[in-house]
Amino acid sequence: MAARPRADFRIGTLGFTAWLHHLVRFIYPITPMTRLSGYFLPTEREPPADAEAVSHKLMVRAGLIRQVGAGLWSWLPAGWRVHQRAAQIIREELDAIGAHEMLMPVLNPAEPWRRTGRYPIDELFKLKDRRDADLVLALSHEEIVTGHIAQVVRSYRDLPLILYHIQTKERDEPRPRAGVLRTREFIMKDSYTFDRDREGLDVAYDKHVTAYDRIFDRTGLEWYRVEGDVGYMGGFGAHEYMAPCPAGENEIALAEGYAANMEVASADAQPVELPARVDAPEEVSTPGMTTVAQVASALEVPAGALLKAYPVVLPEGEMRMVMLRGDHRVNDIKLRLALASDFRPATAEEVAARIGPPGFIGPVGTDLPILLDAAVYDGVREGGYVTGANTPDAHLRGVEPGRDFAFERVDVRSVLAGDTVNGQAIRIEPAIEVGNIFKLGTRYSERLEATYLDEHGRSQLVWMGSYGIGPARIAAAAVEQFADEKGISWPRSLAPFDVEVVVLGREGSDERTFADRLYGELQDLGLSVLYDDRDAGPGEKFADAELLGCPLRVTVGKRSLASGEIEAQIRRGMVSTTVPVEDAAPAVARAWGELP
RNA sequence: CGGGGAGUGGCGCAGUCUGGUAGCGCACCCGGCUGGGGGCCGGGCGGUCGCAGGUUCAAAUCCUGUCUCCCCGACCA
Repeated sequence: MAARPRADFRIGTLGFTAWLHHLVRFIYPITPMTRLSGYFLPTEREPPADAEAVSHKLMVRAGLIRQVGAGLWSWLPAGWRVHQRAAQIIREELDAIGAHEMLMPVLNPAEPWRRTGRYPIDELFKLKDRRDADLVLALSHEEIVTGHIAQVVRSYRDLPLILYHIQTKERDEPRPRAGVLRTREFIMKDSYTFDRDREGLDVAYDKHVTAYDRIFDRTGLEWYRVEGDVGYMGGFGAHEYMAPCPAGENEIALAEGYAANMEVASADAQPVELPARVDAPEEVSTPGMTTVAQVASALEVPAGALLKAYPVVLPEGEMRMVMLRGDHRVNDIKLRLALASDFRPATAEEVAARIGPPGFIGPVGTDLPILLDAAVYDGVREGGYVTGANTPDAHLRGVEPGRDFAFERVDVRSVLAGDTVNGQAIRIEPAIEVGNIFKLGTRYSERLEATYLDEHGRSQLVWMGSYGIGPARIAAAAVEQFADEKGISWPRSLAPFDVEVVVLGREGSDERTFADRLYGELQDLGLSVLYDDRDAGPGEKFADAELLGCPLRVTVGKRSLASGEIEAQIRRGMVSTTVPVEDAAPAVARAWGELP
C-alpha cells in the first residue's frame, strides 16, 4: 500500500489505459529497480590512470564498464542497457529484411576450421579438451553456419536464407586497446546470407545495405558507408560502416558524394608544377642524395616533380618497378589489388643486382615492367620529371613517361587531403569501423561442400555473404562523438535511460513525495527512468547525471515546487527548459520526444 | 613482435635514487551541521607495497627471475 499510493491520482491524470497499465504493475511488480540508491553504478571522479581514449575514460568513469584483463571487459548494468539497446535496434532491422535469429556456440571443434584453412590464423584461440581433441574459440561463425547449411540445404527451393546471431567472439588480438574499442572478447551481430547464385547474393547484399543504413541512422551516430578492401582473392564487394571519432583506428577519405576507406580510396591528385619540357633527359649530379627531399631541394623543384621508384618482388620472384610522384606514397593494399598478387619490397641487394644503385634507380634504361601511378602525367602535357639515373650519384631531369620509358597505368597511391573527387576536395578523418558487409562468394561453401540441386538436378555451390556489427563499438563511438567536458551525451536511442530524475531533498520531504510520483508516472508513459534518490548533495548528483549522459535530466527541488516549474535539462548542449509542475510527466515525455 | 612506461588501501598518487615504525587527497564507516553544483566539523576502518627467490641485523626501497597492465608502432581472418 505504502509502496504504490498513487493509483487514484493516475486515473484522472493519465487516463484509463495508463491506469490499467499501472494496475497490472501493481499486481505484477515488474518495474525494474532503477533507483540509484540501490543500483550498481560505480562512478569515478577520475579516469583510469592509463586510459587514453575518451570513450575508455568516460565509460569507466560513468560506471558502464569495468576492466577484467587486457581486452576483457565486464558490462555493468547501465552499460549493458546501452549494449542491449544497440543490439535490439540491430535485431529489429535484420528481422525486417527477413533474417532469422539463432545462436551458435563459441567453442568449436577444430575440424571445420582446418577445412576452411582458417585454423592457422594467429588471432584464433586454440585449446584442447580432456581427451586432447583440438578446439577453437570462434572469431566468427562462417564455418559453423555453413556447416549447417551444407547439412540441411538440398534444393534450390531451400534458398535464399538469411541467418544471424548476436554472440560472443574471441580473438587473440596482438594489441587490445582503448577500452571496448578493440577487445579480445566482444559481442558481434554476424549474419550470413545463402543464395543460389551471384545475382541472389547481390540481392541479399542490398538488403543488408538497407538494414544497415537504417540501423546506423537509428543509433543517432554520424556514420559513413565506405568502400572497403575486398581482398584480391575471392571478394566480390565490401563496404564498411564507419563512425568518425578521434579514437578511430581507420582513416576514411570523405568528400561531397564520396566516402572510402583510405585503404582503397582513389582521387585526383593535386597538380604539381613541372620544369619545362626538354628534348631528351639530361643527367645531373646529385652526390649522396638518396631522398626525395634532398633531390628536390638541390634541383629546386617541388617533390611532386620527382618520380620515385618502388621496386617490388612477386611471390614467383619476378620484379616490378612501381613509379609514383615524389610527394605521394604507395598504398600497399591498392598495389596488391593492382598486381593481383602478394608482393614484398625488393631488398637493397636485389635492387643493386637487378637495377642500379639504391637511391638512384629510375625507369629509363631498365628492362623491368613499369607500373606508373595514375597521378603521374604522361608527358603529353606539362613538362619533365626528375628520376634516378641508374648510375651512382646521378639523377635524370626532363624524363617523360611514354617518350622515355614504357609503362602500364595503375592507381596505387594513398590519397591525400585536398585531392579531389569529381572536383570536390577530400578530407581525411579517423573513424571506427562499426559494421561491415562482405560478399564472400563460394569460398566457404566450396570447402565445406555447401551445395544444392538446381532446377535441372545439377549440383551448385551456395553463394554466401557475411555481415558484422559490433554493438560495443556503436556504444563507444557514440560516447566519442557526443561527449563534452562534463561527460557522455547519449543519443536518445542508445541512452541507458531516457530520463534521469534528480531529487533534491531529504527523505520524507515534499520534493521526495513529488519525485517518487513523477518517477512512476514517467515509467507508466513508457519512458525508462533512472531515479537519483540518493542522500547526496546536489553538486554530486548533477555531476553524476551529466557524466552518465541520459538525454534528459529532470530536477525536483524545493525551488521547483515553489515556483510551479520543474527544470528539465537537455544533456546535448546542456540546454535548460522547464515543465509545469502540473502535468509534469507528459510534458517531460513530450520534451524527450523532440531530442536527437 | 619491436620500442617506451607502470604495478604501494576502492580510485588518483607520494615515498624507491640515498635500506631503518607505510603516507597524502578523494571515497568508505560513525556522529552532527548543511541542502540547487562534487559543502563543513569531529571521530574511525582499511595496505604482508604484483608474485617468487636472493643480499642484509633490517627491503616498498638493492639484486635476479617472473606475472600483469597501459601507450606508440607492426599486425588486425
